[in-house]
Amino acid sequence: MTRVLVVDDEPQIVRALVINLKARKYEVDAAADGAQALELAAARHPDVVVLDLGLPDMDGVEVIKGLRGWTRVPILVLSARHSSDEKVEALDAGADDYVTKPFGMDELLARLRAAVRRAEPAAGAGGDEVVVETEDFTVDLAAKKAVREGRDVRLTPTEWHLLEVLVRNGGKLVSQKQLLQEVWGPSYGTETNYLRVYMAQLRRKLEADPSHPRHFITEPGMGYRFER
Amino acid sequence: MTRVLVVDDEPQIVRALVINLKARKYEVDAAADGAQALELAAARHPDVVVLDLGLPDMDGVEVIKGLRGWTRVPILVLSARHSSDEKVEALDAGADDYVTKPFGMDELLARLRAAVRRAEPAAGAGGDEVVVETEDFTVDLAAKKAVREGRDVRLTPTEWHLLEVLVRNGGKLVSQKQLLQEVWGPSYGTETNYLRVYMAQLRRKLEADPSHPRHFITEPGMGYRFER
DNA sequence: CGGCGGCGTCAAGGGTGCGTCAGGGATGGC
DNA sequence: GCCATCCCTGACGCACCCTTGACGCCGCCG
Repeated sequence: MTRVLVVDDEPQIVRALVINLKARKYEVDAAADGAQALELAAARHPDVVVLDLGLPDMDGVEVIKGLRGWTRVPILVLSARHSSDEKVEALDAGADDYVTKPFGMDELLARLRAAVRRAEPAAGAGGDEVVVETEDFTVDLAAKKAVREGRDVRLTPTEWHLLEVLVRNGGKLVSQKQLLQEVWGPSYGTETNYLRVYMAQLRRKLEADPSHPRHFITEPGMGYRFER
Repeated sequence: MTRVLVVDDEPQIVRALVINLKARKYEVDAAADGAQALELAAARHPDVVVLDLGLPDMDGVEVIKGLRGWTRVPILVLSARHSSDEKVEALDAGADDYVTKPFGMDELLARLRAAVRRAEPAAGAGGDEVVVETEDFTVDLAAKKAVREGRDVRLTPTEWHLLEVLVRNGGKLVSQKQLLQEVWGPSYGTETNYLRVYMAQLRRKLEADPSHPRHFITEPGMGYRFER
């Protein structure tokens, strides 16, 4: 689900945005001033920020610069100012789009979709290693592809999900409960037999010698660990 | 140097843009209609496109769709229409920004800088392959043409759109939801029966043996993948 | 030495997703 | 106004995936 951070000090505008966004299945956080905005952005890692420039505690452009110091998240600026200079300043500070109030909700939502859409590929490349290689096989998380001895390995959705969690936590121990909850959902946690079955599948499809696994390692009583 | 493609049928607007852009050390191509725009885009690979929606030969939205079939180049739309519907349509078709005439040159240039800036990292990837060949058929994304055994293959608009998304993500798995949203619109996501029908069409028209597809591969429960 | 818990393996069942086909409705061109 | 084309929809059969249970093995502890 796409997460939006709404920053505005006027409650009625925030309310209107929140209602419209939630109705369209966005997850929404809201901040009323710049400090809160920067804090929430750091804590929640939104996929897009809607930012009013007229904030009580600090200049909106400073908020943009604060965000741009560490993230490329799309920033959509709202402002009552029509002045060209303000727009140029905000855009050059790192904003992605600039909408003047009063704005049409349809247009705003369309601009929001556009901003999220073009940020999509960058999200996958966001510093993470997408391709993981071991001596025996290769996993491409972006393409959802596993290759062993030059041939593609077919994995079922559940197998993929499990493999993904393990690989993303590469080297670290992942507890059984955590695996169950991430793959099967939050209401699971004790069905360790699922793990046994699917770990066996993964080993059979990827390990060179499934009975003596080198990459999918069992930590008895605790969980599993992926080692390259 | 940044290369800009300007598309507008009004000579004085083109002239104003060209002068301003060249003064700021952009390299500029200009097109007066949609057909010429698509042609120049394919030939010159601009870093950003400035597109007037009111063209003499075709609807501006069609130009956007034509470009989006094979490239993610930023598209900045110019238009005299202030209607919200027009903006939404253009943005959802794949435009990155929408500026209404009359526009301030400073603002336009700032929006252009913003569009170019955020496209920068993706430019290095250079995934702009326009013609894709397989053992069994050839797809030319720019010319919107598919050839199999020396003959042109007729594809319906929806079939094309689906093929485009798959080919553009060549080798990568594309989830069912992503396919549905890109081809049928943002409000779709669960109608997997559409996909089944149209994937069957594509396979029937392009695969050598439609019942044993080699290029349009199903990943059960997850999505589809194009392999050359 | 015997019991016990955790793990790996295997096989079978029920359910779900996928491919296929055909028909109705909408749309656009002549 | 007619006709062709394209999109959507439903039904059906099949293959595959998830789940579940049983069984044997190993290490640990009493």
